[in-house]
Parts: sequence; structure tokens; C-alpha cells
Amino acid sequence: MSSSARRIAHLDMDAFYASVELLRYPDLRGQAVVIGGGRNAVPEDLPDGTRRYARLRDYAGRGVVTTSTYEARALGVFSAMGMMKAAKLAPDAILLPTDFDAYRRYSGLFKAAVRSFTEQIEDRGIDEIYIDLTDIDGEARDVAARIKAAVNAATGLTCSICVAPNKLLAKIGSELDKPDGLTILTPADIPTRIWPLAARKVNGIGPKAAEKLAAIGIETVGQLAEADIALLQAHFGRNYASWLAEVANGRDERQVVVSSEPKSMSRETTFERDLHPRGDRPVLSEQFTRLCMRVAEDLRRKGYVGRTVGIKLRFDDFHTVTRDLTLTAHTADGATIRHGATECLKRIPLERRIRLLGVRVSALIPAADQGDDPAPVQEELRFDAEPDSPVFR
DNA sequence: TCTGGGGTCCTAGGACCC
DNA sequence: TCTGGGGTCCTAGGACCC
Repeated sequence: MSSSARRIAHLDMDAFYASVELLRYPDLRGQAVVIGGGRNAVPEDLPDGTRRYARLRDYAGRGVVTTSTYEARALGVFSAMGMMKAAKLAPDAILLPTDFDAYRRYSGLFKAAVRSFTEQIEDRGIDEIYIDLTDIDGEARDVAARIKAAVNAATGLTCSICVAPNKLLAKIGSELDKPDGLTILTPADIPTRIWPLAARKVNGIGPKAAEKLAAIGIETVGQLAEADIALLQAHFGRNYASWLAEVANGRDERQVVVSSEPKSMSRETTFERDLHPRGDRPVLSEQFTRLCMRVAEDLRRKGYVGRTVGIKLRFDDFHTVTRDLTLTAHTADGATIRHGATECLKRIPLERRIRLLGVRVSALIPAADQGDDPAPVQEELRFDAEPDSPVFR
């Protein structure tokens, strides 16, 4: 059974966080602006009615750039770059704090605007979606233009859309004419528009795979399409090699997934300075508890319970380890999570300073479906009855 | 100037069961 | 008392994405 002639769109909001901030601070339009500061980056309203903004050079800390305006990108400042490095490149750039609540509101607005066309939407995070337009009447370019107009009317923001035969091509295509792009791709466009692109442009080929490909002389998607499958298998294994061969030829049968259940929820924090497992025990212990409580709150707020508790530690040398433990029953209780997480922590030798601490709960089910669990009583009670052991010593 | 936080999926080995 | 073997669960790590 083959699904022929699908029409899949990928919609990507342009420089989303930065653009939302420009709606609030229109005087910053045209300037290099970087999002990613903390509380001290909140603009200050002056008595004379003007505003004082923080500059990138004022930043001190371990954060990374969340988004930047196109003017800041022209100076070499991109997402995920360390803020201190960005400050070297663009010390005069305006710095704003990240305001996720605002971005979530605008995310809801643009998604609602698209939903007035179709319910066939796959969420891919706060600022992008896939849309299955197969059953929508009209020329692809026309439909896309109407969606862009509706998104703009609802938010005041621009987005880039590509309509293509599948998700793979739609995703690549939405980048091709950014910002405010409208791209149509057909199979005939693959040799001219896809094959010249760097392999890294394919969603799923990350920095590691791109580097390995480069090492065997493959830089572009076209070179990947020509590559000997045996060569790919030798370097990447059977599954990934055959996937590479498929995507290089623009083939992708994945459906637009309209709804999905969360698999895990987690909270983690990077400390301002690396903490000593013994010397900073009180802080570590307090933060550890706080993370457990926050995950528990998240679970309850969203109506889930989980059965596997896990922790993550990153040491000062950036080496990262995880441990997890499956409980006998599902839970969304902070103290129960804390106990499980403590058991995990006991299995990690603490011989270096700690940079990051994280807590995760997985194997989730909706809280409403709980009740199929075996009676947890005995083991759980014994567990809870144990005195709280000093973990960080 | 070292590199956030919240996720998903894949791999692989061992335990355990039939 | 050589070597089976498939299925599922659990755990750890890693790549990748937004």
C-alpha cells in the first residue's frame, strides 16, 4: 500500500523568540539582538520614557544563545553558541532575557491559525509544525500563502513554509528561502535544489555523522546519493546506512503524527560554578530535592505518573553519566522520586566536581490509567521508612 | 570563552522466561 | 556436560532535534 502524491508542509517561524521580543520592543528592530540572558537582562524603563537595554558585553555566566536576530547572525552569533563567546563577537549587541511564557502564547496563536485550515498538524516544538495538506483543495502555493497570511494576521510574525511530497523534503525546503519563505518542492527539484546542499542540512544527520561522512569524502546530499551502499554500511551500520541512502534520494514515507503521549519528563540545572560533592553537600542536596519536586509537579500538572526514575550528572570535565531505576509502581510523588533518585545517586562514584544535576521520570502513563499497578505497599513502605541517607558526602 | 534545558529514538548487553 | 533461540524488560550511553 503506497501513499501516492502526498502534500506535506513544514512551517517554521522566523527567528521566533527574537521576533516575539521585537513585537514588544519595536525600537530594537534592525539591531543585533540576542536572547538568552537572565533576570539582569530585563530592560529598564527610564524616567524620560526611554529604555535601557543590557548589552552582550555585560553578560557573565554559563548560558548559551537561545536565538538571535538576523543582524546578530550576520556578526557570527548563532543559537547554542556560548554567551561568553558571543559577547566577544558582538559586545554591543542587545541582550534580552528568555521569556518562555510569551513564546508559548505566540506558539498557541500561530498553531490555532493553522488549525483553522486543518487538524492534520504535527507539533515539532514551540516554533515549527508539519501539516498534511493532501486533502486541502487548491494549488499548493496558494494554500501556503493563505496559511502564511493567517499566521501573520494572528501573531504579527512571519514564517517560512515549504510544501513537498514528504516531511524530509518539506523540512529541508522551509530553510531554503528564509525568512518569510514560500517554497514548493517536487521530485524533479531534488537534483537541482537538494543534491547541492551540505549533508548536514538533512534532519537526522548531525555533527557526528556529517564529520564521518566528510572523512569518506561525502560533503553534499548528491555525493551521498551516489555513494556505494557497502561503503556506507561499513561506516554506519545497516540501518543508518540504508536510511542515508533513502534520504539522499528524497524518499521518506513517515506520516504526519497528529497526537502523541509524552515518554519522559525531566528537570536539570547547570550550576554557576562546579560544586564539590562533599564541600558543597548542602547546596547539592537542596538542589537535588528541588529538581525532584519540580518533576513531580510537572507530572501532576500534566496528569502523568511514571515508573522509572533517573538521574544525570555532568562533571567538571563534561563527562556525563546517567543511572536509572524502575520502581514497582507508577508515581508522581516528589518524595518517592527523591528516594529513587537517591538510590541511583549511590551508584555513581563522586570523584570530581559536579557541573550539572538532572532528574528524570520515564515509563509514563496517564494518571487516569494508574490502578493496574501491583499492590506497591510492602516494598514501598520499607523504602520510605529508611532514614534519609546522606548521599553527597 | 568552554559548551542550556527539555525532549525522542536507537543500540547493545545481560537477566529472565518459555 | 559443547555450541538453541526468540521475546521482553532493564539499564547506560550516545546522537540528534528544537
